[in-house]
Amino acid sequence: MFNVHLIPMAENIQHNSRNYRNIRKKLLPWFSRFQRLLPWRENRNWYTVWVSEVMLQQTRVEQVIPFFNRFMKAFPDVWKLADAPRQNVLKLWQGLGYYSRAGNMHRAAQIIVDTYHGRLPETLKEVRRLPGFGEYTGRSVLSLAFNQPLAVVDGNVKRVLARLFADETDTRPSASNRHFQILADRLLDRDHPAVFNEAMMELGALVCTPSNPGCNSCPLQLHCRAHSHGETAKFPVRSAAPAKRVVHSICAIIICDNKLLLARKPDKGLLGGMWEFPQIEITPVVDSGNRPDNLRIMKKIPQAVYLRKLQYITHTYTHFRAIVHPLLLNVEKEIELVGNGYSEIRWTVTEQLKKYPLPGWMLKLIKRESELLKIIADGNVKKIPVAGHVSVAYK
DNA sequence: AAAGCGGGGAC
DNA sequence: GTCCCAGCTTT
Repeated sequence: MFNVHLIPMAENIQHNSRNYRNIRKKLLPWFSRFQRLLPWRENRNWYTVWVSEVMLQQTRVEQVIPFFNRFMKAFPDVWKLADAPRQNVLKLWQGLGYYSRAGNMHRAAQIIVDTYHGRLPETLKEVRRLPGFGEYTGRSVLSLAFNQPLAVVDGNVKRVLARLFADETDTRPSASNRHFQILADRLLDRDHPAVFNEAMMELGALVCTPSNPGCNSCPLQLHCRAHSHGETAKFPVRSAAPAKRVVHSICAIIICDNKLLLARKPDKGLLGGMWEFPQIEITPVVDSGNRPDNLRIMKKIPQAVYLRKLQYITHTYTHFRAIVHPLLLNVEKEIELVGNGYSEIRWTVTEQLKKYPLPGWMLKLIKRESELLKIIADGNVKKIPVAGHVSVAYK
């Protein structure tokens, strides 16, 4: 006769099945009303789910949308993706970052076509063997595409769970995923796993945001331990990120007639498979004028005539900050540039630059120096104003 | 367990 | 400027 349980008090917000049921009962209607209209939510199948989930790794929804649409138009099914040249896949990924995702997807597509006749294997154990299918992606594709009862744990889910249960586990280490996976497994709505997983992530993206969470419009407000304690700002607990290093490098823009030298980075490692003007790292910078460092690159390309240096480019990566100092060089004949750590060298006219997959700092540089590139394209290298000189006597 | 791996938007 | 995002792979 006393319906005290209809109003969950802080003390009643526990890990128990009644509370879980109440949470699911609030969460799913909220999702059906407030979910966003997203391209990968139309005509859903495992391929569209897969492409979107991979693109969404460490990447916001708004940033992914145009990339997803272009990608699906170019590679509408797994056979088209498997048959495409790697460079085409990388080009579609240009600007999205974490380029190994594109290579892994491409390899996985070929395995799916060659070994599984173009069908995705439908067990977690099997999909986890495919390149790029980690614990999250394996679970999300099987859950969202086939409605399998597999709970997912991403950044959103960890944040929602940490606040919901005032859980003090440090969410930064990847090892914390194991802890939150157990909580998510228990909370999962096994009757509606796909909707539940999407609802948890959507709640984290739209309401239970990292800063200034919208608790007043949250369907789980009455069930949230952090909110009931007035401590939403304290959750999730997250240790500080390590400091970023600063790395200086020189890149050589080598001109031969109306062509430029482009180099392809090895498939593994930073910006794997992408093309750039060849670089050498010069950290630590020797002096403020960079003169000895300019000499270092001139020694590597003794055939080159030094024209001038351009304004540096700064670019921030996940774990370091890069400062690239471009040098403009001129050669009479197309040189080889051997033993440089690159997988391939190609001389290209400036109009063809846009055909190559280029990293962000290259796009910045090309945009800033568009006038210069135009002069080169017209074959007017001699009209480029020369500033400074590095003597070959220093070789 | 820890480190390497992009880019952009919110604050 | 700092933080963090629908994480995976390698060591």
